[in-house]
Amino acid sequence: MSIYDTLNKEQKEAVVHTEGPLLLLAGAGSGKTRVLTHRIAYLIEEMGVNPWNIMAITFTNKAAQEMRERVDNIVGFGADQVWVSTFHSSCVRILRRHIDKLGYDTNFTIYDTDDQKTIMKDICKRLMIDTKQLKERSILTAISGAKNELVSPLDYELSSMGDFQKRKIAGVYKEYQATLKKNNALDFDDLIMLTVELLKSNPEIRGSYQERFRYIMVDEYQDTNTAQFELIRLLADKYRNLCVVGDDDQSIYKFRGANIRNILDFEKVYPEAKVIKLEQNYRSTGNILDAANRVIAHNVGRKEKALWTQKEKGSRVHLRQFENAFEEADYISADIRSKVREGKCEYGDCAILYRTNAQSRMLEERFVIDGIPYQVIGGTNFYARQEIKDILAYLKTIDNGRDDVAVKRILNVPKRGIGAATIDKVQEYARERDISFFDALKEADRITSLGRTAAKLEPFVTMILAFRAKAEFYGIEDMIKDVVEIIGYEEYLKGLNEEEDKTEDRLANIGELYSKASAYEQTHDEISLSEFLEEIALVADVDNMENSDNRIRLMTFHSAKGLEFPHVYMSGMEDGLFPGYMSITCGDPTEMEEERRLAYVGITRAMEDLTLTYAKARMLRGETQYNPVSRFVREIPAELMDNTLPKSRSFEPESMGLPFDFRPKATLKPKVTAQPVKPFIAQGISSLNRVAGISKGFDMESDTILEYGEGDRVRHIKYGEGTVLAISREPKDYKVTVMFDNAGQKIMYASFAKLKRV
DNA sequence: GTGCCTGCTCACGGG
DNA sequence: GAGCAGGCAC
Repeated sequence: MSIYDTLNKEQKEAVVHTEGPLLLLAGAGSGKTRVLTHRIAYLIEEMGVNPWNIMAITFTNKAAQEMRERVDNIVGFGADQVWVSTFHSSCVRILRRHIDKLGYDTNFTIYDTDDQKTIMKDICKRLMIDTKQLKERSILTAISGAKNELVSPLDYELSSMGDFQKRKIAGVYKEYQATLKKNNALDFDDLIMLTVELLKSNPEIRGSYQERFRYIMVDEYQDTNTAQFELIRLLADKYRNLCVVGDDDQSIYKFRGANIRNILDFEKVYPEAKVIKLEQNYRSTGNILDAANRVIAHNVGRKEKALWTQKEKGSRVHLRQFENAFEEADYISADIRSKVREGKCEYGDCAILYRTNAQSRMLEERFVIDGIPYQVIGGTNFYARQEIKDILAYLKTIDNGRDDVAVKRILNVPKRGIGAATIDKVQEYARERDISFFDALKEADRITSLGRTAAKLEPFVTMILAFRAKAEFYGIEDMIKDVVEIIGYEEYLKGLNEEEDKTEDRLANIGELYSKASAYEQTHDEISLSEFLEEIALVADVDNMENSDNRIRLMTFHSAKGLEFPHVYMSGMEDGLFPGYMSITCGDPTEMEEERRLAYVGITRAMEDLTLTYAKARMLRGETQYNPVSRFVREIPAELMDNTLPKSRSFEPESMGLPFDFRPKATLKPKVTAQPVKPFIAQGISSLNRVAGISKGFDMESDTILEYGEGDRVRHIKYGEGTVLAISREPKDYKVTVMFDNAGQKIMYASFAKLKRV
């Protein structure tokens, strides 16, 4: 029996249809990843295709990793030669080799949303744009939109004739792009757009990649934007062996440029395309699948399909109403606990989904109090945290002095008495001479306007140059530790006078960064600072989700796409929250359809058990709102649910006489505030519980044993010798108080203080 | 140049 | 409710 015998008829058909374009419409849970991996195996083993000639593109690193593993498992020899990668990292790989053709340096840096905003502020100031009228954010959205549609600054300008607002944006776009280039930096959208530009303008390079990628597969095709589509089209143009897999019903990324037409019109672009539908769902029980089908049926303009399952009906969809979000969280926590107690499931089998990241907080607080292990996916990306960005800015400066944003970020962090005025003067000098900000700093003594302040800049420059010299022979983890040590970053953080919890969090994050660096070093044969920084820039939140540990997952509906869980809770099912207020009021029916697809994604994550919860009253942006139950809940037929909806629209705002509960806020949340939750919250909501902070080699589970005790003499790399006064066990680390002979008393964390007993 | 206070705006999703 | 720009005192 071959591995292909486990596939159903349609799956098999898709696997063996290797030549020419193929559109695989794969409904939720229909085994598309299996088809893709088996197809790769088939190409290599049955068709004799060189693995080198196969490319598989996904959206997240996690998906790429999973695909890689599964291919490795079923393909014997050569699987590692298959190019399995995300859109963004594929482009980075191509650009690192050829971007010099476009006038950039091959060691370019990648700007995240924060960096973009910094640059944009600067440009608006320079171009005297009134940001009250035209917000930075909306300019960036416009630029991103243009790039996703492959519209260059020049094209944008040409199309803006007669539109005052648009012309303004065109000017900013031009300047923005020039600034990025000057800084040798690319934003996320550039990665795709510039790769397309490169392939279009260089027939030779295009030809070589076309020749290499003879078989191309694209996952989550419904989420591609115009630029990504064009990229794929260019690469596949010669052999046209392009297999795209997607589900138009799961297209939920319009806001970042996804063009649903890419999948709906695939057959127009490739008239010879074969279309195969995968409609058998292997994931969910009957009632859940029915509910999903009934909800999505309210959308028009979709490719008709009907998911079916051989599984039994299973339990009905649970529907629960609550007075407010506290009770909602209460219930979810209690429900999961009782299921676990009864042996129906484990924590790791449960996921709680919500529309907005802010909703996680109440759930987190509940879990902390109840002592339940959980993990939040998403929210603020680990690498976007202030302390991490500070340290990374040092690394970027060491690696690529042309990144002005990074240099300016750290010039006065920790405080060196260098302020905005100085930065402006140096910037002006740099602009006059068309040199980088860092190069201008090097010549600080020649910037006459600076006067005495020039002397403050010199030690900074010297320090960076010294780091650069060390970078030659330092590992990455060592480099980071050295930077943190030399700039006195821990002391700086502690001196910020933030809440203690926050400081601890930040310190723990720094520790986590050490672990990430160390992990990078262990998984790569050749280590380079540039590559480390690049990998970091492309990390998404879901990438860090570990499947193995037994914790409840909390995430947005968006993050949940592609995942599955035996027990799923969809919380906050209220009109105004989900579907969001914007999609209800804006009057664009396609917005509502996108929300509905999101609901469909949510429902189809559930394997055996789905619970929908909603609250009559909910605090939103500091204001209590009374929203009706979500229309998506109403779209599920009553017989599929275990509870009936309220018949009247009794708690919709307009029909409400006196709201049922006008107790003051404080009494609305007695359970949480009345308990001594502080110490729990301190550790529970710390970033260590968030996905980015999954600690490896930095947690107490491994039970580090300190080589010193109270009263012992120890040595610290910077403070010299001292006596240990006290050691206290913290959730994440030991806190050690030491009286140093020369430096006085210090409180430090054992894992980074690296004290040695003497 | 720094730190603190205030008042304002912005509130969806993410590589 | 939170984060940030701007104003003010030191």
